[in-house]
Amino acid sequence: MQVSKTLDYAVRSLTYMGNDPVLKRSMKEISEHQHIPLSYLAKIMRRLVKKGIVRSMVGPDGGYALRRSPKEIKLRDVYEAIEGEIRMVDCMDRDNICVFYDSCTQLPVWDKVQMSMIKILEDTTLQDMLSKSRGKSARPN
Amino acid sequence: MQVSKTLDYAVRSLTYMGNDPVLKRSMKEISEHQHIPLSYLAKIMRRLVKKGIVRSMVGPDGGYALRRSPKEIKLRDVYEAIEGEIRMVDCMDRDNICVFYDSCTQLPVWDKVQMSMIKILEDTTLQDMLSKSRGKSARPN
DNA sequence: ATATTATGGATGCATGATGTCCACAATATT
DNA sequence: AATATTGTGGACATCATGCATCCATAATAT
Repeated sequence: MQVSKTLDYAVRSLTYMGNDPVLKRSMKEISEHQHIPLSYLAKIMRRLVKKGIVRSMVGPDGGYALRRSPKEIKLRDVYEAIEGEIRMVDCMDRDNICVFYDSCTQLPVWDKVQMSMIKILEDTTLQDMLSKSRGKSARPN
Repeated sequence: MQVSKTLDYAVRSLTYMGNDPVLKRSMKEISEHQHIPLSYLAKIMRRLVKKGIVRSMVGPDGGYALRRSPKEIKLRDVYEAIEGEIRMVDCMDRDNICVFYDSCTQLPVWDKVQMSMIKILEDTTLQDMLSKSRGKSARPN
């Protein structure tokens, strides 16, 4: 029940890019500024590209750039690009492995936790996580 | 970011006991009714005992019983007995390993998620998770 | 005395997160 | 065309942890 290092890397990379959305950033640059192992960062960027969060340019002076503006990138998108669908317990999605599914009494609770988490991640954008943005909880639109 | 099997085992064991709080239940009985590996269940019960959630009796006709009434056992207690303190990210508790701690912009978000989760687990009792209890989200006191 | 049950510790195993390496494709520059 | 740079894709290595088992021992009811 913890934020993975990988997700942290992803968010840090994106906020770094988001602070100057116009600029193109190479993996090397991101890696150095954010202290992320270069070869691992490659894997992470791949997922963000596939989900259409960033676009990539190959070749000299290549690199990455945000596909949308920071305020249009939801933290939920990033989360799901890295971790896959948000799912608190397995039995809520997969085909009913659990013998107790029908009578399970804790499911509603985890579902509640999950929905609450989704709502927060859905309401938080990259914009909210940029250095500039002051007022951490209050987001004046 | 998922509910561990172990926590699921713990909750299932407790709800099983909670359905008849008067009765004493042996590991064997719990294990069989809830499909939990006996030797693993032993480890789990140990943690619940240590946290004062259940008490144990050794010897023939021994077993476990709840220490408090179901409505006095918070899901948060159970969670913490199994998983330890609720912590979404490491840097929020340990002594500042992260280089970016001061300037970290995602911390507030995870903190928000964490608080929201804590609130739900704090407000949910074992009573809410018993078979009898109908009205999954509405808890009429 | 015996059978039953929990306790505590050591250990095994599998899975997944994290990280590395390398050959290759794309492309800007010369 | 040649070269250097950068991302891509896959295989592989490493390590931690969740899950599980086993066994010797302590407690205790009969």
